[in-house]
Amino acid sequence: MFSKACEYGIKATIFIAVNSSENRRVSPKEISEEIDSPQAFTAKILQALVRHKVVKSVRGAYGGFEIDKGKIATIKLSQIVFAIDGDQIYKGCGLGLHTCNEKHPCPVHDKFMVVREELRDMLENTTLEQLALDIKSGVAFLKI
Amino acid sequence: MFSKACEYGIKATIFIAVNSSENRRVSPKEISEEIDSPQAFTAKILQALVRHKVVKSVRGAYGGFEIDKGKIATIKLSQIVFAIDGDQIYKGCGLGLHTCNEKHPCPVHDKFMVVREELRDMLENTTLEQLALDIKSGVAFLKI
DNA sequence: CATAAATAGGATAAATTTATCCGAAATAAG
DNA sequence: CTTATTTCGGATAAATTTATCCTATTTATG
Ligand code: FES
Ligand code: FES
Repeated sequence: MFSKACEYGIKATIFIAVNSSENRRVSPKEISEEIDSPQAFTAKILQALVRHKVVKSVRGAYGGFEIDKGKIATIKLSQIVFAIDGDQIYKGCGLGLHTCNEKHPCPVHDKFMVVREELRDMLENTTLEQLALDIKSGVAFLKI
Repeated sequence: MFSKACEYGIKATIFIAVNSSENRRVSPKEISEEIDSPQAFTAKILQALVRHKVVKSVRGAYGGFEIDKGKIATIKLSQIVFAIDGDQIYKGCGLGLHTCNEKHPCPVHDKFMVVREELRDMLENTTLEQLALDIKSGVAFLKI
């Protein structure tokens, strides 16, 4: 469904949120250990998230990645996915036609739209805060 | 969402169904032209569909691909997807945890399950016949 | 200012997916 | 039986995604 890069990006962002809520910056090393992902690759994905202003990076000694506490409740899962995988997952045709078009639909268009809208709805109505809370309370996990 | 191979496989199967319903066998060349896909790659995907008994192949002169007329109404979209992409799309964790597990869920598990079930439901309740009819009646298209 | 610690980013490699090529095997028809 | 036609399947190549490595740049601190 999502690319590996996107999976890592989502988990990394959640982990950063959990730590930022407790005023701790985290490094790519710490992140990749906690979410069980390749470190250098994860660092690259974090760069993309920084460029898209989903997370903030602080360079130099005592630096690391963080998210403004106040922003955690406003960041939606959709923003993370969009920063990494783009919007093809919402907008693309399920059978790969050049564009998904009501007027020139592929055979699965109507049925596919329902699923895609459900996904879009889910991504746009899930906040980083909700996800981070489940990690903090120990009801959800980021690895294994 | 689906791999290229799966997209080609679905469109190819629909095209074969349309033609089989009119007692015509079709070749990979004809198929790839009608669904706008690379010929040799499409042929490989057709082999997989034959192995999984979704379509039938007839070798030699006047051969080609076909689907038993009576079977067209019984083949579900899920069978095609499963033959090519496997069941990861139903069963895999949305964030790439080793297994999707109610007892050890990732942070998006509950919400992701809803979308995934919607997709499974869609794939298992869409028959090849429905898809082929939309092509025959000209309300849906296999390319562009 | 010097130093150590940390992210940024370019170059490169490995793995996977997508795509091509070609000879082998099968089959209908003459 | 021979020939033409057609799928099968292995080998290979190209493209994309995933992953690693190394140097440059930034920044806090002494
Ligand atoms: S045209 Fe294929 S999903 Fe809309
Ligand atoms: S554990 Fe991640 S989707 Fe179920």
